[in-house]
Amino acid sequence: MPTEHYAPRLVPPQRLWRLPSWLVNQISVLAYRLVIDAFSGAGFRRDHYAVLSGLEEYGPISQAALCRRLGIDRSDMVAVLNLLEHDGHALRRPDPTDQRRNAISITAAGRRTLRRLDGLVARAQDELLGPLSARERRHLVSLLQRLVDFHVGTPDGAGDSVE
Amino acid sequence: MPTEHYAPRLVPPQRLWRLPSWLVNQISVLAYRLVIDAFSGAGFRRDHYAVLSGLEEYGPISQAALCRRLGIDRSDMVAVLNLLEHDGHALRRPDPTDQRRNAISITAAGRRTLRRLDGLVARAQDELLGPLSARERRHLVSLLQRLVDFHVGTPDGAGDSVE
DNA sequence: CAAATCTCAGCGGCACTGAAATTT
DNA sequence: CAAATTTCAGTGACGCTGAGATTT
Repeated sequence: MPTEHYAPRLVPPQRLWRLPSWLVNQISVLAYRLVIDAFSGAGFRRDHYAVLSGLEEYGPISQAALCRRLGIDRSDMVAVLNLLEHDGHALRRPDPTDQRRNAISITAAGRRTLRRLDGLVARAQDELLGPLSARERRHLVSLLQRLVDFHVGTPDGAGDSVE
Repeated sequence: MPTEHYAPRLVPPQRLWRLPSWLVNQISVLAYRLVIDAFSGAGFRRDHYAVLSGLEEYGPISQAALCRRLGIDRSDMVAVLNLLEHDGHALRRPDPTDQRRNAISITAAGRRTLRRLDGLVARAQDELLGPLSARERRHLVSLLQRLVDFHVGTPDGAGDSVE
């Protein structure tokens, strides 16, 4: 027999409520759910979108270079590209200038898919940022960018023809 | 034969760089690494810290209520409490007023551990927020809190003696 | 009976490690 | 030879689902 019939407003512990890492993780899970839901109908995942984005922007590029730019592990990249290649969204060819590398490129079908996913992503962002004004959204994005920029830093110099 | 010997500044794709959900996820991973590293030496995980925080703040409480406040799944909570109970950091007793529930409470050892973890967490936050001023940190936290608050909303009324 | 609670088994996405094979 | 690239096998934390047993 509940003693509270009115919405009790479930408050998280003060310790966590003040904790940037906890807050960021909560939002990350929320964003994860929104984007996953948006993509699931189309049969894609977040890494697929990230990789297609990278391929369109950078043109032919090696897997390792893509990994560095996207912050995706080399091992996961293999699996993602297997799928994208199998579905005809990406192309994997040996790099003529360096036999160790693959030259990955996006296909026309990949570009079409990317555009479709763009719309789904945009709607998810809007849901995520719900209560924030346009100005606050810009501010938030800018703060997050500074943090990412600071931490990613300059991991390594590794540039080449397919870089 | 690399053509760039100077730090190339690895830029993520514009699409992702402007995307709040992507940025948040990147920071979340950074925070994850920092906190995991901080805790690993002590043999704890993030949920352990969250649960101990909740137990100290709310006193004896049921598992389901704790789950609601912390945003942890009921299934994971079982496993975490098994560990905490085994290590003497938490106590699991049947709730006399409702036989379905467990009344979970923190022990003296749990409080000591919590204090120790507080210090580790604080250092990790500082590393995470590195480049931001105190004012910017407050602003960021406030924006994140608004988002969490908005999305968690008021999931359910479920209050009782152990709530 | 419906609803809530606790527990267990299991799944899928995700970040990551280690090692092998090849090439530079 | 050291270093980089691709690939594969496997690990662990994490968020979540479904179902069963019990109690309200």
